[in-house]
Amino acid sequence: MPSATTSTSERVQDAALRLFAERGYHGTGIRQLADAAGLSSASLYHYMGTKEELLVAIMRSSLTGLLDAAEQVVQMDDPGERLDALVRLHVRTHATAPEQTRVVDDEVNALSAGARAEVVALRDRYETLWQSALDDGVARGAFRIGSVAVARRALLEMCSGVARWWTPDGELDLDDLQREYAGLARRLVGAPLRHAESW
Amino acid sequence: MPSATTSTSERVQDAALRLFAERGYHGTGIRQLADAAGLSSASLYHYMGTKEELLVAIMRSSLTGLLDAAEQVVQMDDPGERLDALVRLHVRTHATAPEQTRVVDDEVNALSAGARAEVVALRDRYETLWQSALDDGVARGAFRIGSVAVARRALLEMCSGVARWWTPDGELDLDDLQREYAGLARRLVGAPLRHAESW
Amino acid sequence: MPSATTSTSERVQDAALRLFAERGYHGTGIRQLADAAGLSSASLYHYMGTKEELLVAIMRSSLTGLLDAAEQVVQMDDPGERLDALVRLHVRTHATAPEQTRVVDDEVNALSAGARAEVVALRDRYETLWQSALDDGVARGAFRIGSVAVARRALLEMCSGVARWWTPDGELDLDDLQREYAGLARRLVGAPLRHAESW
Amino acid sequence: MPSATTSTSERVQDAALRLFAERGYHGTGIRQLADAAGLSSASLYHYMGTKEELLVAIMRSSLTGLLDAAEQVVQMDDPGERLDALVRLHVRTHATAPEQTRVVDDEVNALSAGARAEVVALRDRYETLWQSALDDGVARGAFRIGSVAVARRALLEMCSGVARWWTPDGELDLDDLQREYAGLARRLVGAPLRHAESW
DNA sequence: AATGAATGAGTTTTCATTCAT
DNA sequence: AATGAATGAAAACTCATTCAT
Repeated sequence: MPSATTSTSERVQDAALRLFAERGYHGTGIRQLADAAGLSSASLYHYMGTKEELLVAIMRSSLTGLLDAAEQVVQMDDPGERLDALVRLHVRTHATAPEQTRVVDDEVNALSAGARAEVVALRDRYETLWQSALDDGVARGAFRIGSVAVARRALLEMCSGVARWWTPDGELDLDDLQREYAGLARRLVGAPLRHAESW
Repeated sequence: MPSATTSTSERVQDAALRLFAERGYHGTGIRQLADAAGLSSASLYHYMGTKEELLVAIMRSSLTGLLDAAEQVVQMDDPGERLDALVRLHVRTHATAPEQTRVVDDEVNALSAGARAEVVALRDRYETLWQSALDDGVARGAFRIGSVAVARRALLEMCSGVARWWTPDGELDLDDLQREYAGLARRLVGAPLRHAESW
Repeated sequence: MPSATTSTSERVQDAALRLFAERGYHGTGIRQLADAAGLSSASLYHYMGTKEELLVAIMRSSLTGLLDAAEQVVQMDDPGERLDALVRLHVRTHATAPEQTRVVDDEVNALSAGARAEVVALRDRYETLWQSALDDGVARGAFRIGSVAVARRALLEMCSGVARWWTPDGELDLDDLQREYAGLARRLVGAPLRHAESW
Repeated sequence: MPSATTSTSERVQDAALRLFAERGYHGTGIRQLADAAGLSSASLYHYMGTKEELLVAIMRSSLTGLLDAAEQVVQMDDPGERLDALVRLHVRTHATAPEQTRVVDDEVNALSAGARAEVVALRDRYETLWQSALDDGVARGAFRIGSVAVARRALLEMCSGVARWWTPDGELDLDDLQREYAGLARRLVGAPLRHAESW
């Protein structure tokens, strides 16, 4: 009898998350999924639809979580502080949930057309929040940026990278990490550095 | 009879490159490879070892090419110009050979342990060149950087992203693109902007 | 709570009948059966034995119903009227219960040996009634038939076909249909046509 | 090394024919097919597309063969002789190729929509030949029929039945069989019996 | 009476690879 | 150099059935 605090379907989701992140969607078999969840491969199908639906569920929950948080953060009025908050959110999310974010970032084209459309739509909404934040900062003279589209992509790629290397055991703790990237971002957009951070 | 200027094994490599980039290593079958190369799947094995060796070959050639070029560039004495050249090389490579670089970046953990070690070693040598360039710039007072390790990763991720979106038909041509990223990089490391590029 | 006039096990039989007729025994899954009956697949097993027993039950009830009715009809003394009644019964049954008859006709070799023996025995008893009716008609000079065995098979196949096309909404109503086939049967056995039906 | 006179793909077709006729399409597994063809289930796929395509190929070849032959036969001018020839063709085909005809007759709704459309179209063309032959016979006073549509169905069902029981080892040889059914058919359509066949 | 959970064995189909020719 | 033939193992998924609750 499984633990009362972890439902079987959570275990399935967790196993899928871990394996998809580690070996990729196509590199992960149903049998491996079943093993990792402690089930037979037939039993797996009590807790999921298809393998692809499992992937979509992971992506959707990850993206909607990030999107919701970003929509809060974006309410801030000051362009510099707004960007700062976006960067910290993005970095924090990628540092603390690297498996989710890696799956979202790496497996989009494992999806079939219909599912891909949904996921890409979510991702686009998120990126639009960044684009607007940058546009607004430029319009209000807070940022000096050559190409906003390039800067947006550069910022996002740069911040997403933490999912590929950061661990809580390393030299930088989560606060350091966020502070560091916030500083890089301010430089990237040509914003004045904040008081105590002159390096 | 195939063209005299394109050997069959080049056609195989090209097909693999295209397909691995598009659908991933695990998402690409031997028969698709054979179709794309215009061969039967059995004939394919005259021009390659295993599917994995094909992947390794692609990665090795891509990485050694970049590494060789970087080793030239790194000879430059001036830290700012040296970084500038590294960025331009990296961006140019990712823009003009996006399939190679995407395969290298995305498929490393499709490799078995032995092959992975080789590829990771090459990648590490390349990243070490960047690390040294940044360290030297800091030591000589040309750059002001919080964490060099973070900056190195941020720079590389940011520049690699180009392979995911740039096309020659877009708003920025290759020169614009390199200039743009060079500017972003200088800001990131806290180096003075070059003469004509004040934004 | 289900209707008081339709028991759950009747609903199961009905669902099975419909699905077996539509998609065949092997083409129908237990879960489809359960869905159609409004039950879970586990609950299904409160109302049936195995899937095969369900099929046998359908076949048995269909065949015994037909057999009982035929045994009544066969009491008639006049060979022509007897055949007429047999044809009408067979046609009426196949027209009004096409699902039952199609399952009986089509799924016999989905059965395992034991079950098949039982069903085939019932079918043979039914066909023997026809055979006797024809033999008697020939013996008494009412019918003129080359091979009685061939005629029996021809008659039965011809009449059974009704289950594959007749609907109450078509050009012929049930009376027309029975009259039509009765006429064909009389011709087939070389019996004189009845008074008002000369065509 | 297989026989020089029977190709492997013929063996596959033969095995499929036999098994589909015996146990039905859904009742026949790929493994059984492979066993019967003397191949591994993977090797099977060198000689066929999907299991369904195998079924369609069987149906198509059977139906087009019958249709071609019928189109010849239908050229005859005399309605009685024409019907006679159609009946003999149909009976002969069902007697000598009972597996093909049973598969065609019984497995149509195992097909997916697209394939079914093709097969049904062929079958409809064949039945239209019969319908025309009957219509013409009625129009020219050679046949006296209540409902031509009913008679057509009755005739076809009756003749198709031979695929379910006739064997060359029984009481009737192939000539007897054709003669017998031709006689039944003439009676069915109210055509005068031919000279030597008064029964 | 009813069902979620579970599964071993099955389904059709594809996998990467080998080998005789 | 090229390929048809072949396959064991695996892919994702469904099967009919059981059982504890």
